[in-house]
Amino acid sequence: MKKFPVESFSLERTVESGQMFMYEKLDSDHYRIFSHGEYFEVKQEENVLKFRGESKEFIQRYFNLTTDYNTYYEKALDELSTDPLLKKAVEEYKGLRITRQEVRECIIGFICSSASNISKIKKNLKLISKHFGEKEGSIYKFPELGGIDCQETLKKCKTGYRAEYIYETEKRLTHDFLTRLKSMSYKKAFKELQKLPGVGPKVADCVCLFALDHKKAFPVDTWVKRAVEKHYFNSRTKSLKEIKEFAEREFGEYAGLAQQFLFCRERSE
DNA sequence: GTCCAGGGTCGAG
DNA sequence: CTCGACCATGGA
Repeated sequence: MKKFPVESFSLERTVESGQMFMYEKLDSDHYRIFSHGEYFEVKQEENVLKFRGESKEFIQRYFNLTTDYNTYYEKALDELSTDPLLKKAVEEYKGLRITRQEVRECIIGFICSSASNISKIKKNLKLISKHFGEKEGSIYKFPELGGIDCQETLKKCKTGYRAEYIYETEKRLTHDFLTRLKSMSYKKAFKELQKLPGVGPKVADCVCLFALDHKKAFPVDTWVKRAVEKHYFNSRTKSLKEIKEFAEREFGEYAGLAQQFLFCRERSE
């Protein structure tokens, strides 16, 4: 395996943080990750990341390990640590990064995520790859654009009521639409994504954060909602709008990262 | 059996 | 705009 040095990065914390679903654990700190219809292997040994199957540049981009992002990350952790709760979360999950996933795969993954759980989402995506994807040895790759073309087969992937959403969304995901999406501002992309069936504010924010590099995106799921209400609003119920406004105020351009730390911490309680 | 999980849609008020 | 019923599935 080839290798390169990494700083302030934990492969395990990042992969298993609930932001990505297409991976297999091969060993401790050793994963096979599916992205862009392909797959690669990564293994962390302290401050060294070993890899094979994709280029160093690809992997640095996927895990946001570029020098520019390293600077942003260190600064973000400093800033966020002025908040007592985030300070604890950062200490507990240091090295947790925001990934940069392929847009379509991210959309479909998070459509599967509605009212589900991580192990089931992983299972859904694995089944989708098995039924629609290309086989390479014993490994099934994620289907290419337009490849998910049968609603009945989607139900065999245990996606339930989400089968129709995935099927209809896939039809609208053209190469042109995906390209335009990448050039939009956060607000525009957030709105545009919600026109897709099965995509509401939470899924749209996940795609903005985990695929489109919009650092201000603040996905609010049951865990994050619970965490924010408990720690910042004395356990009083708040609307989605109020929670997002709070995040913008409190965390600003680091909101996305803050959200991921909050999510992981709350879920481990 | 009941409740909940990285929610969204639809209709009613 | 906010609220609740409903959606399919699996694990606790």
